[in-house]
Order: sequence, then structure tokens, then C-alpha cells
Amino acid sequence: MRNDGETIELIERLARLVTNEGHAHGLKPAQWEALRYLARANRFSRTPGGLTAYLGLTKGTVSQTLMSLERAGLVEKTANPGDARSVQLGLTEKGRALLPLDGMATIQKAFEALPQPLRATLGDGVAALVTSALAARSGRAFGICHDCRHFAADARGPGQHYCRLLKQPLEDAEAEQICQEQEAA
Amino acid sequence: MRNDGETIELIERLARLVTNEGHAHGLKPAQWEALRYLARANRFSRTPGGLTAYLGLTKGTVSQTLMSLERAGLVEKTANPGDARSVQLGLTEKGRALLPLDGMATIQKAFEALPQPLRATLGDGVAALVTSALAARSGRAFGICHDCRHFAADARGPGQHYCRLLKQPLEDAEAEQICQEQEAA
DNA sequence: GGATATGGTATCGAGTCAATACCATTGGAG
DNA sequence: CTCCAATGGTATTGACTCGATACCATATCC
Repeated sequence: MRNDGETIELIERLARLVTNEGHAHGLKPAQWEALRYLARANRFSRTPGGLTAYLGLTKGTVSQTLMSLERAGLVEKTANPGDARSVQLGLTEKGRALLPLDGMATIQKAFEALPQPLRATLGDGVAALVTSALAARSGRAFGICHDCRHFAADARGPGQHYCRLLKQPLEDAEAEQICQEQEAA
Repeated sequence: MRNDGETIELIERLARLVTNEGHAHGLKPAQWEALRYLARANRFSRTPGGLTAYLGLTKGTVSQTLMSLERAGLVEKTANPGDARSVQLGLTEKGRALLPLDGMATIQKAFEALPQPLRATLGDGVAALVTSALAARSGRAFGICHDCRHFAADARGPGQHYCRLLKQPLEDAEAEQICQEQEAA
């Protein structure tokens, strides 16, 4: 029988495996994490500050990583209309093309090789553990927009949603992205 | 409902949380992983080569990390009787004293806060995923000695076990440690 | 309109990591 | 028994990560 200590060791091992996969195609783990985040985050969250909160690092570190990605032509910065201090981040064509080559695909394949009841079960367990660990460090959830308590579906007509917190309209596609401000409904 | 893609995102997030916890007490994540490995590995596996295989890194990298730990007085090297090329690693008193301050304790607490059926379930899922991911990269399991097909229980009397592969006697305590050579029974 | 908060960047030092080169010892094969 | 390839480690280099600290511009609040 497996005891709790062994499970912790396995979680540690899994974390190492994920990190190791992050060296695909000459990029570094932190760079891949930034790329994946930018591919999934909505326009309110695609900023250096958003990425900093997501990764749980300091802003100086994240600024460095973003500069290296910008130098490599994978990420571009544009001015944020409405706040001249802030910066909007986005993937370039080249950056987007790199996404399918992500080393996480290896983990994903291993995951998909598991029988179905186990997959669902693992999802539940990991979700609960992440929630619990995030709560312990008072970190944000970065959940999906449409699962948020500030989300108003079809508030402006079919497919025209609305964020009550940021007072902004939302397209269908955006409702599927992750958001800095998301709070469970 | 959660789909498979979301589970992968959560696994990625969990890996980042584990890595972030690795900065406790001025050490780095890789240094903590080395310390934990040395605390759990048996005498056949407590070598730079064993740690290299466990972490899935190159030997040069691991050599660097071990040197920094030796400079800090947390790890000590002794000659390996029987092979003058090899080195035996061990934790110093100071290194052993540091173990309970491990940042993984935070993750462990979050894990223990989960209700029981979920804990067991998560353990099963993570075990299966790690096994599957390791197989994909043909990595070793580093399982517990007494679960190995080379393990002969009480072969030399009660509590006097034996490794058929390395042809070495094993004490009770060693049978509970992880081993480089372990293969599921 | 000035204090303070916020979003980012610049710089430094220690560490990580792969790659390459290198050095001993070991263990075969002739 | 002597080469010689394989094995276990270390040394060095260069790009990147990361926290800490300092700093700058724009926003916001009184």
C-alpha cells in the first residue's frame, strides 16, 4: 500500500519531470511557461504583472524572461491604451508556431495513455491540491473567465458577455481564457 | 466539467508551485532535491551518478550542485571502497538538520488537508502518470528496495535480507530506502 | 498639487543547466 | 599482461533563472 509520504515523493518527481521537459527546442522551462500563459490568458491578464502573479516570481525575474523572449522574436509588447505604465504582451506568429512543439506534450501523452476513470480521478486530485496549495500562499486561481462570479453571460445579446468587475464586454473566445481576476462563482 | 487540457494545465501549475517552494532557507530547488534524495537513497545509490539519473540531468550539472552543497557543509563525500573512481555521498549533521525545514512541507500540508478518498485517488493517479512518463523517456523507477524483484526477504535470518542483483546483504532500514537499480517485482 | 501606490526596467550575485573537454580507474579482448 | 574502450567524475564556458535592491514613469488619492 502507498502511504502519504510516498505520494509526496511522487509529486516531487512529477514536478521534476515537467521541468525537465521544459528544455525542448532550445527554450528554458520558464520561457515555455510564459509562452503557454500568453497563449491562454485574456487581454486583461496578458501583462508582465499578470505573468508575475501566475508564476509566483518577482517582477524583475519575469521582466528578464520576457526580454529574452522578445529578443528571440517570440513575444511582442504593445502600449496599453488607458494606462501608459502598463504593457500588453502578445505572441508573435513565430511564438504561436512554437506552441505545438511544447515539451508538455510528452506529459500530456503519458496522461492520455491512462485509463479513463484514473484520468478523471487524477484531475480531481490535482485540482484540489492546487487549490489547497494556492490558498496556503494566498495566490490567485487564474481560472477560466466564464467560471467567474463577475461573468455575465449574454448580457449584451447572444455571445456578447460582460465582466461586472472590469466593466468590459467579452467575446465568446475570451470567455474561455484564463483571467488574473477570476474568482470562483 | 473539467476536460483533459485543464488537467494538464493544473499539473503544470502544480509543478511550478513545487518549484517555488524550493527556495526555502537560502537553498535552491535543485539543492533541496539533492538533499531529499540523499536522505532517502540506499548506499548503492548515494553517488553523483545515482543523483544524475534520478534528476534526469547531465553529470556536469549535478557535480556543480553537489560542490555547492559540500561548500555549504551540508553534504560530504567519502571514498568508495571497491571502486576508486566512484564517490559515496552522505548528509552531514547540518544537512540532516535542514531536512525538516523543507519547503515541500507546505505542499505536504496542503495534501494532508484533502479528504481521505481524494488523497488515495490522487496517489494512484500521480503514480500512474509518473510511471507512464518515465517509461516514455526510459527512465528508472527509483522505487523502494523491498518492492524489487531482486529483493530476497530474510534470506540470512530474520531482518537479514539480500539483494540478488548486487549480491549484498541488506539491513531492515535499507530495505525501506529507494534504489537506483530497483525494478518492480 | 504633492505624497503615495503601481507597473516596469536595470543591475548584481549566486545558482542552474547543457555542452564540451578532460582525467582517473576499471574491465575486457587479444 | 597490455592495450583500449567504457565508466564515474570534475573543469570550464555561456546563456538563462531568480531574488534583492534600486530606480523611473504614470496613476491615484487626499
